[in-house]
Amino acid sequence: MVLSEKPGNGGARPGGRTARVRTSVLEAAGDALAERGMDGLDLADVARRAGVGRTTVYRRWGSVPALVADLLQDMAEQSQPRAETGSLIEDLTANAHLVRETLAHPRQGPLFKAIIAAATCDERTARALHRFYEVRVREWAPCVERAVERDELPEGTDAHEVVRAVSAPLYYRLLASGGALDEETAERSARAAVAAARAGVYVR
Amino acid sequence: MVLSEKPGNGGARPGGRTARVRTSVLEAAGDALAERGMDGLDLADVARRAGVGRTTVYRRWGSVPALVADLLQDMAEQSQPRAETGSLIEDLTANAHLVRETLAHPRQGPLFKAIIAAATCDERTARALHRFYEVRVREWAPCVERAVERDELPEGTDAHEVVRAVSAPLYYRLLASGGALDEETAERSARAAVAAARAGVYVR
DNA sequence: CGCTTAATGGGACTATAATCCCGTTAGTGG
DNA sequence: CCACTAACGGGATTATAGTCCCATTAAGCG
Repeated sequence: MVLSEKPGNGGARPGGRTARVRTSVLEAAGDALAERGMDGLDLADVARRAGVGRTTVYRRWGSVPALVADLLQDMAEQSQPRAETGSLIEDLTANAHLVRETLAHPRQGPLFKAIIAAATCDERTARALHRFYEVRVREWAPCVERAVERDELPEGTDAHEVVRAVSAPLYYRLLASGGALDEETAERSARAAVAAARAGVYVR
Repeated sequence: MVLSEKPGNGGARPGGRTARVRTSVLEAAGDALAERGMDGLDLADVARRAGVGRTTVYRRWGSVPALVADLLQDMAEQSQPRAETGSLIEDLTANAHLVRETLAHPRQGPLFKAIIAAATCDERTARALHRFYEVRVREWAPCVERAVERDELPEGTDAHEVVRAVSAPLYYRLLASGGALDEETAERSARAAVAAARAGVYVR
């Protein structure tokens, strides 16, 4: 995790400017991805938005997927708030609304689309994406585990799979079938996940 | 209508060669997309594979998303077999297995990924994709409608939404969270859809 | 506060994708 | 079977993405 050791072996310089460049480039990349999508992304344009030389972007990231992978790692690090109301359906509904708001957001939605598109083109980006969702799922799994402890759900229920089941219908709409990402859809996906979990579908 | 004016739309020649070119180009495009993904797609390469001049591909389709949109229309036309066993869970499990086999297929899986990536970049391609799934969903909806008639599911159940619920977890794995697209996953998504539908989640 | 050098930035340079031009091929209708 | 022309194919041309070179800037350190 540590970027560099003591300046005895390599002499890396992660401080000041380098970090500032990374921040502004990732932000500019997010903006550009949200606006133009992943195929319309020009690294020279990203550099211009970030107020940085083209050469720098090409040297440090080299390709669109590599840049997206770094962006994802950055996004995974900023953690999201999690609900914990004591009721499974309320917790999962809160999660569904959070996901829905993100995907329906004028900047975040297109950004996620672009990132997922980039992940289909590049294995490293795909792995970064999978890690991102693993982090998010892990944050919400305790809601389900508590419900198992309260005997709301059968013993042995796969908490991660239940959390994923809440997101799946929303992403399916966003990427495949189309249709509105409204609040009713969010609530329905939460209720569906709970109904299936109660029926023991996610028992390992 | 005046017959002697323009034959067809304006002297168009949809016969023989033109149709042959379209077929071979779409097939080559499918191959190339499955192999290299949507960003690695070079129209010149597609032309070479199809045994067709580059100029032809650029003239008739012009861009990658336009080509993908045409490919999708072609795919939507070739209808898939549908199960009808008389049992909802068996029908939806058959559907889930069909979807799973497609997405896990060494050619079809990457092809679908690439198509969905292309749809995130281009509005027309996205609409073609939505139509594609609408056609597929419409084919399977009767299974659910029968189940409603048999009182297996509550009155007013949205058949289309139930069918979509079967696919959603599989696509979510393919595109977002990662993980194996195995038969257990397919069966679980079918059972989850049935459990949620029985609970009245998809009642309009 | 200077010294060393990692990291940056601008511009020239190269590679590849997309377009244009024009002669050739082959559906279509008579 | 022939004439007409839509549609095609190859090569030249142009546009754009990506790389390289080298002078300049500033982080890390004594």
